[in-house]
Amino acid sequence: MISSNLHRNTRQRKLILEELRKVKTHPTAAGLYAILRRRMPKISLGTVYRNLELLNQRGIIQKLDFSSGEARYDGNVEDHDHLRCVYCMKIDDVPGPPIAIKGGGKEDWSGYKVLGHRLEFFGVCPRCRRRRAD
Amino acid sequence: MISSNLHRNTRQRKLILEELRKVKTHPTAAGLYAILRRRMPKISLGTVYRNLELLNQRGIIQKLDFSSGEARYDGNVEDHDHLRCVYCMKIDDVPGPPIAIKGGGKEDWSGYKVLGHRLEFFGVCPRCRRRRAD
DNA sequence: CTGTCTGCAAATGGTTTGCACCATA
DNA sequence: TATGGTGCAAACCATTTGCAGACAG
Repeated sequence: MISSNLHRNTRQRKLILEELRKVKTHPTAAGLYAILRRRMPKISLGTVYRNLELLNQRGIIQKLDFSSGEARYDGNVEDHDHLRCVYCMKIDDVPGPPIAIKGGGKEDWSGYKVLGHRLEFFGVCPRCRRRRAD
Repeated sequence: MISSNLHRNTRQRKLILEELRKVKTHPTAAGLYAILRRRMPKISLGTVYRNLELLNQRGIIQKLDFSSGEARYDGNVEDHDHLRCVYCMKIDDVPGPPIAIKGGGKEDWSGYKVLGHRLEFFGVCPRCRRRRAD
């Protein structure tokens, strides 16, 4: 469902949100584009980027842009942490509730007004562990 | 000091490490390049990138590549957290010891072998707070 | 000497943008 | 029917890379 504060509810925008919510793979813009073209062959990559950006700014989806390379997008906006495989770059959700970071009771932030944090775990996914027999 | 496991100790490499350790601003590659050119006008940006990558891989410096945009580099490899200003993109160190993330006693990592994590705080720096009078 | 490194410039690749047409509200 | 959105392609910009000559060990 798209909230009413979106100016227009285009076919493209609805489809982008629908497909992003359907997958659990935290796709890149290009990856989602490939999926979308199966149902709407003429959709453009520019439109995908424009809508992902807009949906992200409205808090309807989540852009995962830590670490370099391609940004990834998550249709699940609930607070949860991510695990990235350092070999295949796959991103999975950390199961269970998010790790609480309350600043550890820290008072001194050098005058910053702290708005939030980003936490990402990295490691080796099951598939890459098996393949590398480590 | 450059450790001996570096294949060659070029003037460029020594200068890059020296200047990066001198500044406390977590510069981008282009920012560091501008500083370096004051002392070595013919140094190339490609050389800066190549050396920053090499020094990072050997753990001699730290590449801060969370969040999109330009990567930033830190000559201080001690474990410490960072604070990013969402307005001016400046990065500062979080004063004091790093926030401990032990996984919160979590056992279930979906089969991942967890190697580490990255934690970044974001907020508004003193200068931007003043300028925006928030 | 010799194999690594440099400067230069061109290539790369993800993302953004200008524009004319389209379609939603 | 007014405007925001779309498709297309070109532009952008941080980073990488190929190459011929330079230089550290």
